[in-house]
Amino acid sequence: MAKKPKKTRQQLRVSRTRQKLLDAASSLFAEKGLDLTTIDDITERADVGKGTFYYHFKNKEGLIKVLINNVLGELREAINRKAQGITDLSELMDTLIGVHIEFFSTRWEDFVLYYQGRADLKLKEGYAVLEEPFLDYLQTIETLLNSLIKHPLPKPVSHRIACATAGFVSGYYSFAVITSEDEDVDATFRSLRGALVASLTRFISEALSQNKKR
Amino acid sequence: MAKKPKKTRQQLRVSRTRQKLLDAASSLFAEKGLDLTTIDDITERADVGKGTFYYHFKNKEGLIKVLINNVLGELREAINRKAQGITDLSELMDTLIGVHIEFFSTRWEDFVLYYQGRADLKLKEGYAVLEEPFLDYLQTIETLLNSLIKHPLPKPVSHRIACATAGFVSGYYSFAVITSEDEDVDATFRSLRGALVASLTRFISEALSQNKKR
DNA sequence: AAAAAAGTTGACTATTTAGTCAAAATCGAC
DNA sequence: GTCGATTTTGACTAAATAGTCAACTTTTTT
Repeated sequence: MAKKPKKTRQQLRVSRTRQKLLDAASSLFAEKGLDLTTIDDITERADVGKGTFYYHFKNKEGLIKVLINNVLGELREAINRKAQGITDLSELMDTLIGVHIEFFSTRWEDFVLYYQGRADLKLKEGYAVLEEPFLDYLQTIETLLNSLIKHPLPKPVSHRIACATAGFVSGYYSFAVITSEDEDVDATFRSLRGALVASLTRFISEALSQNKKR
Repeated sequence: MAKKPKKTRQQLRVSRTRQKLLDAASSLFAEKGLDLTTIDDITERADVGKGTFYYHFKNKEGLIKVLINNVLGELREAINRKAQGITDLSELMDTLIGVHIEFFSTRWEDFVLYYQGRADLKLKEGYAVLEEPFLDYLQTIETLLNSLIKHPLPKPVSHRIACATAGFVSGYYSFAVITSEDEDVDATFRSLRGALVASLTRFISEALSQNKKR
């Protein structure tokens, strides 16, 4: 399952260079945002020549695609791993929220990407490349949800619940982060978490009963 | 209370030009984001000469400051107006959420500004000009909250509740918008609203009882 | 160890952009 | 109408940026 380590010395050098570029870009995005970060910024911080960037990526959007796929891929993996075997709706909601918090709590740069990606998604002229991985990510949540429900929810409903879950988490988390200097954001969130789970569960139950009636 | 209408023809022309610039910028921001919108874009859409922009505003950040102050000023006003005379905590929460939804439901461009502003706020090199109005806006919510509580909440707690309220709304709203083409976003939100209000109220009650114990 | 292949470099070009400014247009006062 | 003040204009400059490419370095192959 794990990736094979690169064999030759050259392949090792290549992946090191590539990773330097990805890391540099990631930290710059967290500082200046996706749009204001230039290729020169990235190559300078990565300490490589400018041409090297274009050897590894087609352009900035190409690099962003790799980053966002990495982040959301790992997030989906974490979600699926932690949610395995869960049969209770409340428990699933709690797990989903927990995974998000846990995942992003040690990965500030990735959260910026996640958040900014979502912001860009709503623009007419955004990075087209961001849309697909985000929809896949939402689909992961929807699939989990439907897996433990007898009468499957109509697509729009499960979609909305996935949105609400993700929006919930990122909305609060982003706001909490900017407004509190001290480190007890997680502690605060924990006490809100129970309430969140109850809300989402109730929302789904309502959707379910409405679904049965029809 | 309302602004006096401009008297002379010249003053009228000036404010018309200024408004054309603000409108053009606002619509462009909603399409391309704050960063990727150029001064040339703005003056072209506003159909004025480039120099005119610099006659009215110091630079792009100056214009953004005006826009964000207008939006958040109106939002604060709406919040204060609708929340006047409310004495019940649940009712206040419901009203707060309602005001946000109502306010942004007809003002997509303003929501983009609100959302993107928040995104920018988290960057090291963001628009400094956005921070103050956002903190004022949060303060409005905090003040309302404290006004109907006997033992005032500790500042960090009320701050967090304000964050949770705003984050809640904008997080879900933004996600809902990008993922549902049909127009029943509001309808969906209405059914979630009761659950949200209950969560927030419960969260505050818990904070209150913990506050009393100390 | 020589040749070929893969990877790296930074100077260079072509575009784009922010901001300036002298001239032109509009306006109010008389 | 005319004069002075205010507002508007768009060509212009200086700086920044994306993307290219021929030369160079490192690695692999023979």
